Amino acid sequence: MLNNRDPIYLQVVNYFKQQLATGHLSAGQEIPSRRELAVMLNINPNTVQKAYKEMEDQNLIMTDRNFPSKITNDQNVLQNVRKELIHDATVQYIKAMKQIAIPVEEVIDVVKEMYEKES
Amino acid sequence: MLNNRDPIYLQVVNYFKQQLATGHLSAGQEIPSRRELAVMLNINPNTVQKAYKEMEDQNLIMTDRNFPSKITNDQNVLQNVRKELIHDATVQYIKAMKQIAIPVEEVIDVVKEMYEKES
Amino acid sequence: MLNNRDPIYLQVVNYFKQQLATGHLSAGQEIPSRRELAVMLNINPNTVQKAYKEMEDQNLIMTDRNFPSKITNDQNVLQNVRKELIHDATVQYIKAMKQIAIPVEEVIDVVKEMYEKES
Amino acid sequence: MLNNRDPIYLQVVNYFKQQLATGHLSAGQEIPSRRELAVMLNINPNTVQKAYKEMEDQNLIMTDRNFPSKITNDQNVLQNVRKELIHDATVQYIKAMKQIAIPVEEVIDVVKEMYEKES
DNA sequence: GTGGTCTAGACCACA
DNA sequence: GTGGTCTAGACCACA
Repeated sequence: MLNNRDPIYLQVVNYFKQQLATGHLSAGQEIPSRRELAVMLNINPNTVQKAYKEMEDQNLIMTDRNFPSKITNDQNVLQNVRKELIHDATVQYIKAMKQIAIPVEEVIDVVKEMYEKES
Repeated sequence: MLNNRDPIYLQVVNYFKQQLATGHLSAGQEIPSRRELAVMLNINPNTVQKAYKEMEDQNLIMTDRNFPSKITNDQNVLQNVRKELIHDATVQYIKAMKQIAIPVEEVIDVVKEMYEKES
Repeated sequence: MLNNRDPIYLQVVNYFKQQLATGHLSAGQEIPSRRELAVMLNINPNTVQKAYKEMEDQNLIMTDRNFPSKITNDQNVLQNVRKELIHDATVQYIKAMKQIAIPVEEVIDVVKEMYEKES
Repeated sequence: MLNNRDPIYLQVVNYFKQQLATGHLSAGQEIPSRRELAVMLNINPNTVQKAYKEMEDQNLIMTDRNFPSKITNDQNVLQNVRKELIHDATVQYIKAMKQIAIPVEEVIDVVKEMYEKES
């Protein structure tokens, strides 16, 4: 699951966002404890802590003292996760394509073509 | 031209790749000397050197003793720059979209829609 | 270990190639950190970094985040190091001998003779 | 004749040494003037001057005021040129081979083999 | 003027 | 602790 380029804690955050966007995680659901996840992913507990802290800052999860963290119940936040992931990736992509002056038709052709190939 | 996220030297490399992909730079053309570009971009000459070294390693430029570097004459390399920029950005984009299970139709709608908005 | 003619960072690269060619270093083995080697050789850490970057570009070493670099596991690359060192040196040598028209028999006599003398 | 790696003036010096070692130039013979050679090789006259200065320092040529430079008449020097070229190249080569522990038999096999292939 | 190397030293993210 | 980036500034060979 982890690559060697991006910071691990951000990869963890992103993984949870994907789970939310796809509905594999939903409001109020418990997520693994810091220690559990650290063991599961074979990474440093501090790194998990940093990821969870980031998610708390973004109101994606909430943590009550002595309880496992849970996915937020704020539907607004949850619905925005998917939109935001799509929006950010698309903005970045289109920016790159415009910088090299690719017309929209060619972009769409490439996307269509590669969407099937790529695993 | 420069942002604060990516390493400066990579942004410089990328800038030249864009210029090649769009045809604003072409085979055999001289590029600014290390010192000149450093002044133009207000960065350290060593950073420019690092960028140029990277481009040299990728065969994008060639350097004769005591002359400013020039764009390679290898048409093969030059034609690949555009393809590579498109390919890499698209692979990354599609990967992100698939991870959150966006069907190809929705992706294309979003791309079309945002392609006009975004500056 | 270092001479005054060739760039230091290339001498470092060459040293590691020799260690690989002789089997003193092998697949997966850790090499000293940038800082350690800099202290050992009494050179600047940036110079070591430049050498390691070069080795990374040649796929001789690989680097995981926050870990010391390791010798590549790519057996193909490793086996080529020895061959390449022999080949490059021999090509250069023979070229020099041919330029002054030394017949192969004389070359071999000289090599045999000097191979024992030279330390 | 010129490569892009070594200093041009040293390549010029080396060219004359080769001509001497092979007997294509011999004692007392006139060599081209600075200006002539600069034009012939399309290089800067200062570079030729530097090369000739180097050859004078090594007593390979002698220059009388207002006359073209000539090859030295010192037979001792002339005979040493060939020996020196062979010796220096062989020392360097053997040093490289020993550093990677190639036994003399293998070295000779490689030399024999490549002596025919290489142009 | 050109490209290239090197040091000293600061600073960064990450674990 | 790890790797990586960047600046300031000196210095080199070469043309």
